[in-house]
Amino acid sequence: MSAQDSSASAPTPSKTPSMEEIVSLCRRRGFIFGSSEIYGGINGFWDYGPLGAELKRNLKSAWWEDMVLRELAGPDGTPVDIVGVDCTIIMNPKVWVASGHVGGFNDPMVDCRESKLRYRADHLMALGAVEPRARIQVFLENDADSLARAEKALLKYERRDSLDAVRHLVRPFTALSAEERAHAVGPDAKEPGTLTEPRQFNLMFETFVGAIRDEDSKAYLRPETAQGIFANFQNVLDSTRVRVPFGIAQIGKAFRNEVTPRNFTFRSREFEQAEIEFFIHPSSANEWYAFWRDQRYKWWQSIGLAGDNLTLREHGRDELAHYAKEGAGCCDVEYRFPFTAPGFGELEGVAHRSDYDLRQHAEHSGKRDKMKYFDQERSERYFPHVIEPSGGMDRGTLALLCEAYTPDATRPSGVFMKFHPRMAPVKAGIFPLVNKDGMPEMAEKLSRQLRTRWLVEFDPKQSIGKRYARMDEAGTPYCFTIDGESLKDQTVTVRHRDTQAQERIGVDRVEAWLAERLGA
RNA sequence: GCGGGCGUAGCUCAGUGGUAGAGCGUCAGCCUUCCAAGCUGAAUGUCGAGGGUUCGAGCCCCUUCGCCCGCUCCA
Repeated sequence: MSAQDSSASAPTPSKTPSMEEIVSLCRRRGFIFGSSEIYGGINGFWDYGPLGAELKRNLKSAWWEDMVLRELAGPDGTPVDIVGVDCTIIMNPKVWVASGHVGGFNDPMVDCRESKLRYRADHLMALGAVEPRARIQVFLENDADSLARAEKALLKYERRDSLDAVRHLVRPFTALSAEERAHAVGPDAKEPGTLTEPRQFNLMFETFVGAIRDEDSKAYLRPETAQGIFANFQNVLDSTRVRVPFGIAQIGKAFRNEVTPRNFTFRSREFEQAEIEFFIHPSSANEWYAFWRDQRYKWWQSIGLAGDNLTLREHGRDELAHYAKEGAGCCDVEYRFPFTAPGFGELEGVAHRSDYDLRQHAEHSGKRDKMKYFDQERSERYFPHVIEPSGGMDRGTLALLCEAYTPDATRPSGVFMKFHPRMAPVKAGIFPLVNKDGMPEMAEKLSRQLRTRWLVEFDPKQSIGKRYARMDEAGTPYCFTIDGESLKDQTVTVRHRDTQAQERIGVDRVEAWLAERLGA
């Protein structure tokens, strides 16, 4: 790449962009619209416009190319084997029983009428005697302060010497009867009986398969793409020549009936995941976990999230999912969005899922040990463990938009979108400097040539400055302009988005010049 | 669900009871041999919806819908 492409030479942003400005540009330029807007919209659903659709497509294509198609060197240098699948959104509902989503992917919530706070019912513990009308203090699990407050409060209602006896009378809040709840005092309340009964918030969307709408026909929209991969584990083994260690990749929509969608497309109810389930021998979990953690972090950097706004965070033991408690670990690749700053929001999780899912499906499907993998080299039959890098493509797209948004008071548009060239929706603008004297004809010819490979924009109208400004807001990295000289010597000027600098190259070199910079 | 905020042009917003506006964008024409996003002109609104008060409502009242923020959840 030439010096003009270097981000180091770009002007310093004049201020920190707000999310409102980014949302506004997304709408104005056609990156992202609210879904069903003409009917007032629908909370938690978003549409991609012409530029947004290209941006997201570039992100997904890059992922598929880099993970599935291109050679990737594993921890020991040998190529990593990954194949793709594309599974349905609606599956046999038993899948979600096996995965634990029907039983566990819903969180009963408890509201406190006094403190106005909301708690997850399964995070609340009750302290107090199992006696009718006994005072019960509710506290937060694994929270020493909350427990201490509960004990102190309970002392006022119990004889001092009985606290020791009461102390181990700790029960989950969900075990309390309605009558007991009436005597329970919330973690941040003073009056008893202000906690509501636990209410279910099932995060899975339900639907009905077939014309009859009854319990037997109930099905779910998948809350994660992973289960389609696990359910096809044997099919892939039987129909391809992959052997452990190998991965199965999938990009697809997933649905979660979030309690509160928030922050633009960050928490949407319908979203797209790019997941790899990478199957390994249990003894190599640490090595592969570290490999994928580092690999995925580097990948996000490679598509333009290279600065301080990207970080890698290892999870603490206490925040691990049920299936990952005993594993090699779990971490998130996180991005500092304007709405999370100075904190970060998750783009991708890399988790050691152990053999949890395969075991669950072996059990629930009745396939049992037949689902085990036979390892020729080891002469061993086992359930492979899984390392799962699972990224959000909508979140990734949003991160690309936030990272690209660069205010620049010195240029007419006032802002430009500094996308990595590989991600940029429009790769090049092709302009006749003036819309006459043979220039439009030459520009159009060049445009036709480039269009066979990339999305480029031919624009002969209005002043050249206006056209550059428009391309700045679309994030188009290069503009080729045909001027009077072009007709004489067959050269064109290249205008670089990030620096506004220009250089001159032969028109016959443009395609190769672009290919080199777009990595394609 | 609870609490708070907000709904006026594609975007950002002004308009506190008396004929719906501005800037930007979009489009057309002009100009233009590299930042001219300059010049001229044009299109664009059931003022979220319904009801009420009033001679008169974008503005006041009620209802409703939607969006945003917080609690909770999460790729």
